Amino acid sequence: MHLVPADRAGRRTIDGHRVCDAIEAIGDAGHVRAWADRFSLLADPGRLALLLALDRTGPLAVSDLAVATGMNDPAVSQALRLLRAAGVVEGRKDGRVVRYRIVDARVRGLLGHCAADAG
Amino acid sequence: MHLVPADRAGRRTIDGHRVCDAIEAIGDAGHVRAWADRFSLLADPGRLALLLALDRTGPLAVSDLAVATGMNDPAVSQALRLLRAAGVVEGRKDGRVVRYRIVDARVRGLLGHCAADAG
DNA sequence: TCCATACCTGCGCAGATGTGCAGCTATGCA
DNA sequence: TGCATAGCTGCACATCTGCGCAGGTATGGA
Repeated sequence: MHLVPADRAGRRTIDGHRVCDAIEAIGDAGHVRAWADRFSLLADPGRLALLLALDRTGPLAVSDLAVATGMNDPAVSQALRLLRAAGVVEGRKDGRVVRYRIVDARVRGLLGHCAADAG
Repeated sequence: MHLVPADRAGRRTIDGHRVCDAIEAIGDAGHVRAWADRFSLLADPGRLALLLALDRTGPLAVSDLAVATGMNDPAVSQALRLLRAAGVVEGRKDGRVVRYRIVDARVRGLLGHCAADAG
């Protein structure tokens, strides 16, 4: 298997066959970047707190999220905008209240790891 | 249950009872921060590629990781230093070669989500 | 009509972070 | 002893990102 791209084929390797295994394990670069972006969304304590609250409590209004997390309204709004743009959460308008919920199954799976570790 | 801290108790809420549920779901602030830091380590495409390679291929030398990921040696070394400081990977010296492997079970669990999604 | 509330946006700043380059140390082999 | 290789480190740079403040829009009630 010649999995090593041409631009790196000339380099020395220690365990040549393992390099091919590693390249196969890494997979498509776009796939890696997509997951890195996903992790990046969870890498902020504020956003992570918001998502943990939404994951276990269900649809929540922006003001309530602000009180629950101790953040101020603009910070929550900003965080939710990012998450909404990434397709992680979705907001439903009900009068002048907007309630958010998580719509991304993969993110929900990751949040499960945190919650399970809480004990 | 009066789970709302005193400094936020005066704020208006939309669904008061849900705020308490949310606070309970979020849990300890240190716990949230710890997980955010963990996610932060996986939020870089370079580090994520390294970890995916190590997770499925086993102990790998720095040079081989550099070839497999397309990064240059200092970048790989820097990334591994971060991961080692966080207790995620561990390096074993064998002659002048250092082979790294993953030693953090929680990170390994998260990597499983990426790998499972690869198909 | 007027006002309070719920949410959103833009701007500016401080802090953190990834990157490339040059150079250093240590190991193994001839 | 001399040299090439494996790996590590320090510095300087550009970039990004979260945060707070001020202000804007829209909904609902008096």
